[in-house]
Amino acid sequence: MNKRITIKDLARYTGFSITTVSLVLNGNASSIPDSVKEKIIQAAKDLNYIPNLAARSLARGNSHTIGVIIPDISNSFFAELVHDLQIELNKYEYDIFLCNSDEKMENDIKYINLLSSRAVDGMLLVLSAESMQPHNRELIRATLDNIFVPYVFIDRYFETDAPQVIIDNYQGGLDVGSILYQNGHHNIGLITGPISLNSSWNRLNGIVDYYKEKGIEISADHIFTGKYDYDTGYEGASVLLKQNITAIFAFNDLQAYGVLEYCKDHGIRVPQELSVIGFDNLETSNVVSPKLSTVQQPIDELSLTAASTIIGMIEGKDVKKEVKFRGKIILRDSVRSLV
Amino acid sequence: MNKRITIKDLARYTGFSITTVSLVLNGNASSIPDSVKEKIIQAAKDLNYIPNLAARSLARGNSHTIGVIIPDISNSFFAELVHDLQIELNKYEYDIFLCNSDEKMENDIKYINLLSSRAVDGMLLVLSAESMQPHNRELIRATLDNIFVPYVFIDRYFETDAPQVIIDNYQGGLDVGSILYQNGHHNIGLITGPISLNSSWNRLNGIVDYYKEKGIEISADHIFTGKYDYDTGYEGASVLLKQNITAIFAFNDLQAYGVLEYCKDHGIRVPQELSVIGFDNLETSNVVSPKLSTVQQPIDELSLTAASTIIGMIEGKDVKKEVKFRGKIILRDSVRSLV
DNA sequence: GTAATTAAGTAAAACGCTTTACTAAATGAA
DNA sequence: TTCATTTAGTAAAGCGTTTTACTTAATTAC
Repeated sequence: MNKRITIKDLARYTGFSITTVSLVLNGNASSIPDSVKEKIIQAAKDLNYIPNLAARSLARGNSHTIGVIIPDISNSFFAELVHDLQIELNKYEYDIFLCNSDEKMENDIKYINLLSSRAVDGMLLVLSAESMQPHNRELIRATLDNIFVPYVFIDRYFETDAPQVIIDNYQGGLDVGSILYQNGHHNIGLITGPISLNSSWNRLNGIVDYYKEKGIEISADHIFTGKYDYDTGYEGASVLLKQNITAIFAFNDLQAYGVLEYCKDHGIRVPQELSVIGFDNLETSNVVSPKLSTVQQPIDELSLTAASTIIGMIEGKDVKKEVKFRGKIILRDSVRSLV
Repeated sequence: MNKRITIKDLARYTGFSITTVSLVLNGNASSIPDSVKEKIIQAAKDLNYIPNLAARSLARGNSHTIGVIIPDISNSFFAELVHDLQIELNKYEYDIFLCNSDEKMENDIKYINLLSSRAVDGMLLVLSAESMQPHNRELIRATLDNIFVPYVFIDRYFETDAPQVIIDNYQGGLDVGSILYQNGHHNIGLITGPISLNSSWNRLNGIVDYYKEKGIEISADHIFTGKYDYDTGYEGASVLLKQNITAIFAFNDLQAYGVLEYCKDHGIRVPQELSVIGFDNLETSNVVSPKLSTVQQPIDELSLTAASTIIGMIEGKDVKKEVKFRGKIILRDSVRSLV
């Protein structure tokens, strides 16, 4: 079986030194005549030379790789995010090393260290809900303090000195409030995500504040704390529908699907008897029945900004400490007007 | 700013040699007394030592990393697959380097080389439809011939000497045929995926053969060639519904969603006027309306087998050249019986 | 008491690449 | 002709780790 071709083989084959070969292949060969360059480049092609990136990384002290930690790749919001991030980072000639924490703090820590071990040049972080709980934050911060690599938080806010590229969730809460209120829904139920997540907390405050300003207090028994997944959506519906409400705001689409399902199972017609609005605008939200009204997160803008921010940091530029995007309300069929 | 701690720092700090430190940290320190071991391990903790994996990879000639190439991470089938693969490979202490080809052959080639460059210990491949087209196969094979790393194909068959871990798509076609036929659907339409994909080709042959055996020829104008995406599902429905059919078999769920959408837009009731069956059993197929009947691919078994196969190859064991799994028919509400 | 064995630890090469500082020859300037 | 400059290239150190072969000191065997 053949072995892999190294720069040494190329040197031997062409008769030039290792230095010359390296210089030519990296394009820094100002003092090497074209005839030599051509020979070396041709040889590299002929022998199918593929550089060893570990060696390069060791020699150069960088890896042209960005580590990305997300909570759950099977959640299509994150899948989409990763997809877009890859496209953006590729433009800067960076690759992604992807890690999936499965919403476990233990994995967040493991992967932060792993990425550091792999000498990634930067990290993009969407930490697990667990990691964001007040009593865990210090541990995460300590872990981060030990890695000498720049990082940026995306989508989920985590208080540190590092930059944050996020959605303005408070505004999102206000916006949903405005839609629901103006359609005459004065008694509403909320299915939040984990309250340790800034996104959840801010959406909650947004909508509560909106109603408060209209003179309506949303009481605690109209609020169900979910986990941003299908099952807690279903469960939330079962709990909230014991109250006298005309609409449910699920803090993400997955939970909204759970609500729709509960309604189907119990003969409650949406939107005739209950209006439902979600958050995220997953691709399939256009296909569920009824089509789900929701808030679209500008994943493309998030990705674009996150990519340019981390690259900026790597290149030693000054970057914005916080960039917020406003979600866009998408009205479909799951909310009806009572007025 | 602090620099990263290396094994050298640890040696200086503890007063032992680099060799000793390395030996202790790797657990091969048979001749080192426990007192020394403890000191070194404590020092590593105190100084927060994180090994440089590029250096290790260079020295050891491996990376404990498996490269995974998939066509589209935003397709939830692949997202799920990646998720499960990660869990399985972690059990063997391997990490994943994930690449997303976006269904482009150009990217398949680029990433195969990139992964080789990164000295992954093995690759798991789901190549793009483009790469599988007859006139492109040689190019892919040539690329693969140049990397000295074992690889395994998952989910999409590609003819080489390498092992394949796939779904028995022919059987899947037969199974769907049997369901549809036995429910009295004698005039059916098919929305396939790209015919260059073995999955598509075999599902097609399976169902065609089933009907043929029952004495029914599925004619060409009852077959629409899609691209395994939502849009071609929608388009396929618009074309096929000009024929006199009572059921559509969409070769994946995404396309089935497109069909459902078309029906909604045109007032065609499913399943009363048209039965629809998909393939994949995406998580959301339980939420669309009506709930979609489909064929579940055993992603967990695929992942398990793919992981053990590639690890087996890395360890120099003999592995099975082909493992096929049978999909499981999931009957929900989108198919009705005419008998 | 001496040779053989074991314990405790280390020096140094190697992995493949980059990069700095250098040399030697050729060319140009005066 | 002589010195300065440019051209064409190379030697060698270094990146952080692993690992083999080795040394020295302590212990055991007889």
